[in-house]
Amino acid sequence: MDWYDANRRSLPWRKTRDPYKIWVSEIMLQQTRVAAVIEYYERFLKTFPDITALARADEQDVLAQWSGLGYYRRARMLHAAAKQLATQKMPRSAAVLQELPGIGRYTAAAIASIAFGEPIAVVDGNVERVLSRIARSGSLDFWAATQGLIDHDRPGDFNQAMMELGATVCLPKNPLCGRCPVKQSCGTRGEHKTDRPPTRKKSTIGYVLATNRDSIALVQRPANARLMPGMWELPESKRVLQSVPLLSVRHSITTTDYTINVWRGRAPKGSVQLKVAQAAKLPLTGLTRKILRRLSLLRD
DNA sequence: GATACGTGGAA
DNA sequence: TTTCCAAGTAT
Repeated sequence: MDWYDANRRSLPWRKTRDPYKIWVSEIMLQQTRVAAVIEYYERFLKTFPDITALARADEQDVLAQWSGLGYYRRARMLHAAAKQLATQKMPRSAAVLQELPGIGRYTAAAIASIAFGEPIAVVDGNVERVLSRIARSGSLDFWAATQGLIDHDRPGDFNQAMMELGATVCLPKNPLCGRCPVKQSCGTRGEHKTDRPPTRKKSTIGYVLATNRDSIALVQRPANARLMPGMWELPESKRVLQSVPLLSVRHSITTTDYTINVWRGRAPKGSVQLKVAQAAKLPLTGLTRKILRRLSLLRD
């Protein structure tokens, strides 16, 4: 705790104890880097400052705020949970929080401890790595272990301290053991073996850029699409339209590394012609946002 | 218990 | 250029 008090990073969600804001931060931080979250966090809360504002928003507008952050199911579930809570108060215990969509064991414990002071420990990737190294054990009940260590006076800070240690010192690859406050207790001095992530498939796809003055043709992904349902993107092109693409970019989406060629062409059937300024307000996929940015059709 | 879900940036 | 992710959850 002393180490945390002296070394904690200043982060936007550490300036508040508003349960809603803590909740939003925890959802955004799931499998997502702090650096990527900060900007989205600030903008999201400006647009949806409280649960009521989020609950009455259209899903498309919620997704638009999330556009580019990834794992869009998180935004849908956050929105769904906000609607559920519109008529009741925010649950104050991890057990009840976990009943809400998008809130699992980790997030429930994080919100309950940080916002409400419940003495319940979290286990995330950081905590697992820290405990694994200290214990030099592959078979450890992380939840029981960290629950046994928790600071009952400051459970939220304790949880954040464990994660902060993993995120800034007990790094996956080159841990900074010299800076570690518990190196005397550590059984491994930072050794750690991780499973190699599965090799990703490679695929090449084409998109059509059909612009007309200040408008552009986009399509909305089907509501039942497995990947990014309801989000907007450029129309796909089934074949090569010119000898050289207007733009070629690489982009990875979960399990596939894509090479994307963008061809200038006519708006296909089923596409919608939209002013670029309007398109910018839609929930575009990250890839589409990237392409339009590269082509200077969007700012950022 | 696997697997799918997105993305941009560091190494 | 390629690898490896990052404060998990739902199915």
